[in-house]
Amino acid sequence: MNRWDADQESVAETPDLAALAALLADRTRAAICMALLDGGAWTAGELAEYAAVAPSTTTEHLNLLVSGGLLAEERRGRRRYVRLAGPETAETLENLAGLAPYRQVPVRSLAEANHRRALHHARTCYDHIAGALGVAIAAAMTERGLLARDYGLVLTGAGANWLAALGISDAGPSAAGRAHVRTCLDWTVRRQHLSGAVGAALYQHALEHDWIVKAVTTRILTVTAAGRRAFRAQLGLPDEALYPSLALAPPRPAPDLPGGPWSVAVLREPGGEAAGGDRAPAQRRHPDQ
Amino acid sequence: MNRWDADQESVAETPDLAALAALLADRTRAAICMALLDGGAWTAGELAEYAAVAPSTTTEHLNLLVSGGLLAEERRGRRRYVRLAGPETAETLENLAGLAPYRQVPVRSLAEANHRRALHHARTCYDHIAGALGVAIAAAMTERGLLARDYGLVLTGAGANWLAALGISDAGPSAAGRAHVRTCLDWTVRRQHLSGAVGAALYQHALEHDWIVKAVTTRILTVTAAGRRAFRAQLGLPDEALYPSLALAPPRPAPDLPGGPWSVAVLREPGGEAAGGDRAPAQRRHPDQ
DNA sequence: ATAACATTTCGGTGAGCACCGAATCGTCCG
DNA sequence: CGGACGATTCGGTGCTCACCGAAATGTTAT
Repeated sequence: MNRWDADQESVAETPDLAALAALLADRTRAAICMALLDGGAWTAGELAEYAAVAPSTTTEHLNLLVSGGLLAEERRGRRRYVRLAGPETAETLENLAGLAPYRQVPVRSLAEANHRRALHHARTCYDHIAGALGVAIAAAMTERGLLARDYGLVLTGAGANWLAALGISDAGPSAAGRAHVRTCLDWTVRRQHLSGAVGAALYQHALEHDWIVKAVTTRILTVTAAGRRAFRAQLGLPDEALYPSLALAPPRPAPDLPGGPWSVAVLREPGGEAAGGDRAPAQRRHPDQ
Repeated sequence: MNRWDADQESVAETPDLAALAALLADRTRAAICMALLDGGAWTAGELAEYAAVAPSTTTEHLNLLVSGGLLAEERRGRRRYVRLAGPETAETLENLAGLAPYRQVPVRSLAEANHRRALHHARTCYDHIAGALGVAIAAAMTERGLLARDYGLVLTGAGANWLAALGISDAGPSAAGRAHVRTCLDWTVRRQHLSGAVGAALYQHALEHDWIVKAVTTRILTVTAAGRRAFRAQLGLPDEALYPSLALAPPRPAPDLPGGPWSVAVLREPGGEAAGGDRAPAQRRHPDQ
């Protein structure tokens, strides 16, 4: 009856956390994954340019990420499209980014500063809304009793009605009548925003009704005039959440994270920022992680 | 009005995902973190022995992990105690482990095989129940309408009532804003088990009512006779979930993970398992991750 | 067919880092 | 006080791996 047998292959399987983490431990690969958080499929060439590394280098990274299961690929003609493997992957990545320490990156141009500000204001996180707008939505819904903090963030009856009134009914089959609310720790504001099925449905609704518009090449969301009216009327969002220019949101070191203040902690001292600069790499176009 | 000013420190902050991942990308550090998932505080020496590396090496690893914010430390006399920084950290670690590929580890003794089987059956995961028992609990609660399945799991009204009937009411408000129902992807069974505040409360309840007993030195949980009665009566758990010997649970490569089958994918071919063996390291006592 | 293009393969190089042992520092105990 | 003990610092070593460029492969366009 005892299943342990000297003759048997005496091996067991254990999750190789280090191997998975190693995939993300490289700055270039991490940047690729963060880029793919927009939920879209990118070609190898686009990612090479984005990360500012040679195409051959990108190939190697993509091979690792795909065979490691973080990315899914689709070959079409001479192109290689990659995207995140699935929602779980995206969620774990955002959570991880929420736990990560901050890194200082230089801002080289006004355009880049604007880009960054827009990202902080409103962006997609795979299939839902993140950034100051996303956080404000979650906060407003909680304040108005549409979400209850009682047993975690759950949709209340009022919340279900509110969704139905908006025409969002498909967000909650779930025989038990409870809805699918999940939260993401936002990496810009370090506060919760809405994800899960409700988050995704809300995002779709907002897109379809032109409350927001998604930029083609980036994750940036822009709130339209109609969107401002809708968000004010429906949720009473303040102007700070509706205009990018008002949401300066200086990313504080770490306000109230239970994990302990992140001790601005540069993990390793630059050592010599000037040293090793003999082979100056092409400047990264988008120095966000 | 425009806040961008050439005179200004033109830097921005961005989460350094790669730096965080790098902390976990080393096998020894990953092993340390997995060990700390038992929720307790370990001394540096204990971890050194566990991971089978020199004390000096352990010191370096702990320095990195602490300054990276994953671990919290407490110095007492000549001892250095470390533990995970918080529940978020533990949760993210377990989620990550659930996404990770499998790695084959040799099993060298009958004792180790038994240890491993017990871990697969029931163990703590920081502050809640994991392993086959944890998965069975989540499954049974879902089947009985106490949890609704969707983007993860959510507590239903019936579920809230059921908890209240058990006398678990304090799982409530959550000052920390921690989602009350959260799921972990179990790394032994690759299926969801219950975490979050509800998972923690359930674990406490089970401990206090002697449904389960925690081993002193390991994460292993043992179900008592009273526990078997209770789990059968309350949730109709099958014997497979209640007796370790019945839960052989051969860890399948990856049954139904949306992320795509993990392609048993040894990320890097061993290359030469015999090669490089000139400096045979001390055998690890606990070869799990 | 030929040309332009997207990606891949391959060899080589340099930097980063996990590891150890020996010496040191500080704390606890007899 | 002196010895045992836990942890740390430091120098040195070897392996791993991210990177590039040049050449090759395969696909689409002219």
